[in-house]
Amino acid sequence: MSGFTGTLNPQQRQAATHIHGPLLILAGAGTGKTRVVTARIAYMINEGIKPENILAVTFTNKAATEMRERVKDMCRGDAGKKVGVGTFHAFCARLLREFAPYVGYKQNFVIYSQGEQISLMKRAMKDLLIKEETLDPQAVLTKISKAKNYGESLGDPQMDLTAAVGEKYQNEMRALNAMDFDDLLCLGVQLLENHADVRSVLHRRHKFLMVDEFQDTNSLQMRLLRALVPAPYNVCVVGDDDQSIYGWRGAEITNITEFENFFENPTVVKLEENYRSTTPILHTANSLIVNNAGRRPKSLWSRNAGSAPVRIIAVQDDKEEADMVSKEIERAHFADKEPFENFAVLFRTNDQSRVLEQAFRAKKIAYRVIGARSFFDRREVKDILAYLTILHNPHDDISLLRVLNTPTRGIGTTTAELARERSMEKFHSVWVALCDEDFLRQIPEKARTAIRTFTALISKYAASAQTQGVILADLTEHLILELGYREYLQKLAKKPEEYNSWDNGLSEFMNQISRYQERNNKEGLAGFLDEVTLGDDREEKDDIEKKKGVCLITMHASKGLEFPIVYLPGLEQGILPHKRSYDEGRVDEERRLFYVGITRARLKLTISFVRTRMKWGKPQTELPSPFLKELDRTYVEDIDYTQHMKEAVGQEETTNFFAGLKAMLSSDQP
DNA sequence: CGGAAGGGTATTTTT
DNA sequence: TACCCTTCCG
Repeated sequence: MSGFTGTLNPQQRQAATHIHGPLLILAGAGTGKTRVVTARIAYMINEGIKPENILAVTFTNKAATEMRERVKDMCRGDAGKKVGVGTFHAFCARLLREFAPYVGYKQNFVIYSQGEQISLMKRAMKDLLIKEETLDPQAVLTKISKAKNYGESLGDPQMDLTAAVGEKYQNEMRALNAMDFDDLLCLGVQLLENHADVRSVLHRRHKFLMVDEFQDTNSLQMRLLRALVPAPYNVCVVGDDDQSIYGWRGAEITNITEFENFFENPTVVKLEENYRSTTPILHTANSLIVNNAGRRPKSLWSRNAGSAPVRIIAVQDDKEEADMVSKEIERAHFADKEPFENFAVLFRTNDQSRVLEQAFRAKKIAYRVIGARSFFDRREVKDILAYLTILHNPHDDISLLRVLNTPTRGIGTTTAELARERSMEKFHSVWVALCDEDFLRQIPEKARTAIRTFTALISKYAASAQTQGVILADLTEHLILELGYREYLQKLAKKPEEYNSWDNGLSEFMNQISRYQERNNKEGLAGFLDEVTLGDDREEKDDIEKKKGVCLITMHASKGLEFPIVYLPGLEQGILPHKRSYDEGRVDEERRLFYVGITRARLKLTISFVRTRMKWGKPQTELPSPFLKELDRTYVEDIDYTQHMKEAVGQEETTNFFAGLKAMLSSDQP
């Protein structure tokens, strides 16, 4: 038995050494899932399987990054690097870059993230003379996404407004040579299901497949998997139905509960020994999750009896809650030398982090906010990214219109509107209109000159972006200089520090490009853009680990992570379970989310709820989450913080009094 | 055409 | 509260 499987328990070892035929690993929270998966890969390589023939797919970037790191560490030499690891979306993006023409796209397609989708949707609605008050663009996008993920139709465009907009949106996307996240999966499935030749190429390439976080896969991803894995189905999936928290994105829990319907006669291995948490934490988690109907019964157990009870703390308002958390962390850090990175605060909605951040800043507690992909939402980054996108595909109207007058160069809305109209009449992109002499003749001279300068600039940089061995960071820096983009920002900034933050954003962006190109200069600009929009920033994980400090993270994003000391603030009705989950019949999923939160904690867990919470600047009365009643109290301590503080203060005053008395007495006695 | 100012509206979670 | 979008004025 080789080293990497020697330390596994019998179930883990069975899972790690079963290579041929379908395998389902039911891995409860903290049962060493990642260890098993990486050990399995190492074992396979050791058995003589070529690492490049192994493909591991996950649902989130975090899981992909984690796996990539662990596999790299576990395998000898650079064998680990050759294992294919990525999210379903990233995998499809790569696949489609290779075979785009098969599904009617050009190879230089762009991937639209949410912001761009909304822009396009708004535009499509405007063109159809639909007012935003009539139809919410985001709601339409959600419906389209559902339809794509469930493989349903939107209905008759003649009859249904949403269907009509949806059709328009989809046509526009094709015309722009753009795909959204769902298209990546849809077209990936289409490509594989309809083209035997592509399929056989892939079957030869990926002989062994693994899917992590299988409980989060949807029906499209399942179809993809089925097309990707021929008999005798060398596929291994790992998951836990109790941790399925992406139902709102179409995740099909039946993929895991009815696995045998998709791949016959699978070997099923259950991992039930928890290596992460203490008994109080596990017991409390178990008492919550049993309230869900239709789950696969599981009994997680731990050898670690632990000492600290689970605390449920009632506080007055969100400010006091943040105070409580930050004070405790401060004390534990300075008194008990507990490093900041041992703490995590997990919340339901991103905006809960604001109060916490303020409290941490005030107390000079180092913290890191994870998951909020704010960086690429920053204006300066979005602008430059739009420029780079245009260099890659000038027919991407959305990006083009974004930069057309940024920095301001005398091409105002009127001119832009004319170009758009022209492009619609002629059924081509705005870029073509801008290059069309016939069109330019109709434009006032000033704007015409401005357009000519713009198109010349873009063409020039597009050409150099295509040249072999181009340094993308240098190219971008030149572009920024020639645009006078920094000067533009300077003028735009209301305060000097605003400009500084933008300038920092630009520098950080340059770093990202450089780092990308250091590890990958094969795929050039297209590869960089893909990584950025798919959030597949491989350096990110390193950054997170290097960065010290308390971890602030959503419960969703916390899946797969663990921390010695965990806080779960905001356990209130309407937050967890979220208000909308009631309407959508997703309360079970909210319970699983809470379960995921609880099981992140290794040693200490503190849950809290407030009586009033600020919402949109107004205080709102809150009720404790009904989930709190479900928790078994054997290992739970209920605390009223306000009461608790009064007592603590009283105690402190007494001690101070005696200390002062003592001091007085001692100073009196020489 | 460009900038400023004010009103209105929104917050689930991720790829 | 915070940002986005519209509107209004130079």
